[in-house]
Amino acid sequence: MDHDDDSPESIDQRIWLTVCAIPRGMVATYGDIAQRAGMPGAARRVGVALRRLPRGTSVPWYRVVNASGRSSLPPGPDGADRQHALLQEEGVALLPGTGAFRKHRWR
DNA sequence: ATCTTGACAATTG
DNA sequence: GCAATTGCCAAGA
Repeated sequence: MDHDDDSPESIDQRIWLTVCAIPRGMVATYGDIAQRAGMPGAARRVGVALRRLPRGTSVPWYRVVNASGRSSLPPGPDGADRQHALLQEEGVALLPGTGAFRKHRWR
C-alpha cells in the first residue's frame, strides 16, 4: 500500500503541518522542525518549504528561526523585519542579550 | 547525470 | 560574540 508520498509537495505539506504545531508565542529552529517532520538533518529542506508558502498563509512561518535564534531571512519589510514584527505581536522579542529565543524555544 | 544554489547547523579561530 | 569553513540534503538549470 502506497500511502507514503515521496512527492515534493507531500514533503512540503508535512513540514507545514509541523510548523503549524508550534504553539503560539513560541519559536522553533529549522533543524527542530526537520527532525519533528521525520527528516533529521534536512533543515535546509524546511527553508525551501517555507519559501514556497503563499502570501497570507495560515502557516506561522515566522515562528521558525535559525539555530542562532535569529531570523534567517534577508533584511527588509518582507523579510526579517516582517518576522520580527509578527513575533513581537506574540510576545516574542528576538532581541540580543534577552535570551528570549531560548526562553521561548519550542521542542 | 553534473553543477549550482539555498528562509540551515555545528565547529573553529 | 562574530566571521569563516565544512557538512548535509534536496530542488532547479
